[in-house]
Amino acid sequence: MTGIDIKIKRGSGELAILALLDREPLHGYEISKRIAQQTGGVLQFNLASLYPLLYRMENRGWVTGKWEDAPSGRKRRYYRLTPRGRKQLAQLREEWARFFQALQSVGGVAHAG
Amino acid sequence: MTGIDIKIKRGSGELAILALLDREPLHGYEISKRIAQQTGGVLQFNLASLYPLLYRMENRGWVTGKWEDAPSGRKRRYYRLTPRGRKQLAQLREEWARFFQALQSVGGVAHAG
DNA sequence: TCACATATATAGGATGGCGATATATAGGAG
DNA sequence: CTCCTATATATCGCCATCCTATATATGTGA
Repeated sequence: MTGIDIKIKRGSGELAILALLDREPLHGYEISKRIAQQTGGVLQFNLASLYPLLYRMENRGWVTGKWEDAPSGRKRRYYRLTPRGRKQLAQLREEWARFFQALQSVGGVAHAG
Repeated sequence: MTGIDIKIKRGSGELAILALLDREPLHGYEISKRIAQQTGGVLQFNLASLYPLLYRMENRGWVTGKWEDAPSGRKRRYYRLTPRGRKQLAQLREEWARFFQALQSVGGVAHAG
């Protein structure tokens, strides 16, 4: 695969994270829990994959991480979406939609119902 | 990501190939052309990725490859779906549907329409 | 005969996912 | 008070995979 699919493999996790952060700032651990929760366990983030992914996204300017004191008293790194990240989110949504449409037309995936 | 997603990365190409071979036997080069054609270029197989993928699928017993003389006089390796491959196709379709649904619920991907 | 599409094949570098592990704190059970 | 578990971030190192580049060989049209 070329082009779009390179992004898609990475983009799967990126899309989920960006979409969550679009609603509210979250820290890494919470992100992984939300994703597992909201997908009924279908998507599960390995923490050893999640943190490097967050760093990459930060380096690209899609999110910003900031250490904050949580209500519990612990230090946690909260991530927020940047304008650039919001743009990226929209783009990823489009790419995924196109990708699934393509896969559906050639692979006959059952409709998402 | 764990579990299902490991398969999904590989499964993207596998699903497309199995679905094509479910209709009729094809050789590698033709497979790559069909996929690009039927998806309007959204999915494009790199041939250096396609052939190793076909060999893996053959090793797993999902397809069988057989050298045949094409009408053009060239030798081409035609791949056919096995019963095991047909089973795998059904399973991949289900997994992709679940995956898409999950990603949609957390990522808000536009509906494939 | 030259160029190009067809057709299969593999070497080699780069990337990335994940199991394993390390560190540190909060909260509940005993 | 101690042990265990959940929370929370971080990194190492193996391995699978993807892709660029390249090699080989044939059919076709200019």
